[in-house]
Amino acid sequence: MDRPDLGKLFGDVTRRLIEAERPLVAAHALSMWGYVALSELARGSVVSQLALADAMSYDKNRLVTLLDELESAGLVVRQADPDDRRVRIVALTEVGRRRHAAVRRDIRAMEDELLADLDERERTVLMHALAQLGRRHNRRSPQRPPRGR
Amino acid sequence: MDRPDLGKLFGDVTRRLIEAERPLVAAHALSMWGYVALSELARGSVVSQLALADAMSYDKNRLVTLLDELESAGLVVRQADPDDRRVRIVALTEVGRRRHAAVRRDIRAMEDELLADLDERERTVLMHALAQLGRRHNRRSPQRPPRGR
DNA sequence: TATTGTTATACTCTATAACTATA
DNA sequence: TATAGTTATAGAGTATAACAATA
Repeated sequence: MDRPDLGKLFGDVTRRLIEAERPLVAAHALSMWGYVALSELARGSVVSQLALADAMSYDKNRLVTLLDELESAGLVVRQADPDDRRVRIVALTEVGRRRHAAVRRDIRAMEDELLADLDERERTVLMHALAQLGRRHNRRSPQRPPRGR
Repeated sequence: MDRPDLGKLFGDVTRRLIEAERPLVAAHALSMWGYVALSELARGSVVSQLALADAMSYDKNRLVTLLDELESAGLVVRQADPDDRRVRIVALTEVGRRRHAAVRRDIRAMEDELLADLDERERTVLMHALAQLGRRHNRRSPQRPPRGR
């Protein structure tokens, strides 16, 4: 049979999500990438800038400017790692944490509206499938450096 | 509960698909957008350049250059529409049709490997959900011009 | 007056290389 | 010699405006 390319199917949904998120993120004075950075930091596992760049699939060079902006906006702080003074540990400020939570709340509301088109079972399966397909080190796709490095 | 943003979930999968497609498309001497254009044309519903740009969510100005390349590569042809001579009807050549089919075959193989991580039921639900969420004129998202116009 | 396709231009985003300071 | 972070530069990608031909 003749299904459309997965790339098109996923691309269409992703594009739609991004367009829906853009005004919400902007309303909180954040760029898209700024929100992505705050999200990664909010989940807590990230420490150094390099690890953050990797987690975001973002270029480490560009991350410098992005963090400059977030820092001067008082949303994150960079502190030297005492164990290795080359490393800069990035952390959310309290303001940053609240800002992220506020944006996320708005985004979640938008997503819930979108997902209302699916029934409960579909939502569950979708979430599982997404997590599965997005996994990096799948047995079928040997370590490939995520673009933007 | 605390699921990651849909934007991240979908974005991760989409990015992964694109990176997997890139070398396949390049192996057939096509750009990503070139393949997208051929795909839309292959599905047959598109006629004018403007309709093609819309179907691809691509800028009509940039489409000119893209079609120039595809045309000089002998993959598409532009003919004036006799009913409205402002309109240029875009069509695949036989070479273009075969080129698209060849690339699509490779992409399909890659996708099948990827989807092997899911069971049959999950695949079915996923496809349905993707089609549903990607639909443009959902009752909840009033006509918004897709970016790139 | 509006629309299709085109061209020209400015701008933003991204990739590459090279530098510094530490290790 | 290698790595984390930084800076500088060049290139690709994208958006905007304006134009000619046709309606």
